[in-house]
Amino acid sequence: MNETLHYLLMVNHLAFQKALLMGIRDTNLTLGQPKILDYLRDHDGAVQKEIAAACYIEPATLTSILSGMENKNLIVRRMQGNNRRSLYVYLTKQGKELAKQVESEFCRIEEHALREFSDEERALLNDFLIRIKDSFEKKEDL
Amino acid sequence: MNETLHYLLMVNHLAFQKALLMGIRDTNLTLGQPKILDYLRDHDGAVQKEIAAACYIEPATLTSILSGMENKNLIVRRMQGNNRRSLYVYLTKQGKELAKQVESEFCRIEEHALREFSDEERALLNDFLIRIKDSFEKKEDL
DNA sequence: ATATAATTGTTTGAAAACTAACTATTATAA
DNA sequence: TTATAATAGTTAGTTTTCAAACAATTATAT
Repeated sequence: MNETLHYLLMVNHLAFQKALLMGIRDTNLTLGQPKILDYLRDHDGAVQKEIAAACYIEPATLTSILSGMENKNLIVRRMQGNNRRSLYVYLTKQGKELAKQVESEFCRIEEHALREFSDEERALLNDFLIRIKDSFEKKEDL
Repeated sequence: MNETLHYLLMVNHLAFQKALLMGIRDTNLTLGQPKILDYLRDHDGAVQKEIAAACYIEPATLTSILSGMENKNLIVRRMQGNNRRSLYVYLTKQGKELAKQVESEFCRIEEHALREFSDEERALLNDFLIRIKDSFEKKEDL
């Protein structure tokens, strides 16, 4: 059981997340916020539905995380164009600064985790993880 | 960002977990319970501290999950021997049945996720993930 | 032997996560 | 055109999660 795929994925994901939260404790970001910042850094102006899907959380969960972030002035939600159903989410100046800090911490931890991997091994690992991800996405028989 | 290690670990972990919950919906198990059952299946009689560490959750979190499981008669907590500080956790008969069901669902999903991996690739993937896990555990510089 | 430390689990209060039910908007079909 | 579907986000209620503070027990040190 300590060597099953699901266990190793869980352990590594949670260890990664824990390390991140340690590394950005000074920012006062709460549990759910860093991943949103990280996503918005590359997708500023995304719609909530898209953010929720990319971060693998439910829209209802995102609603509450974004409310917290809006109160801290990290993001703004705007209606836009003739679409009065979707809300477009933008980083504020403060949000962008924190997003940068989060990213650099993500990089630092990632480098630490992979420091003994060769370039070839890194590429292979990446390929493996993407193949697993793909297998979950086409879920005919799942 | 869609190909960083942390993102791929997160995505795969959450996709795995989501697939599991789909597969065992009929059991009425809540979010936090399957992993505890899965652990106890191999470690019946474990102490709470040990369970929390293995499942990568805080003792306080475990307290609340176990209370729910105790109410459903899936586990019992017992003091034992001359140690009046620790609580030993045992699966009930019902708990054991559900644990079995959870395990077989875990296996099914795992096989699905890895169905296009050769034996050699599986071994390599396992090795990679264990090395990453180890790198988090020795956190001199982290 | 007594005081101090460390260990184990719980409580409290907050954020995050889910599902199900809801409102409002937009698209499709009859 | 009007009725029905689907879409986007929110609310309500429960569980999960964490951190910090707590009680009880056990170990260590003086």
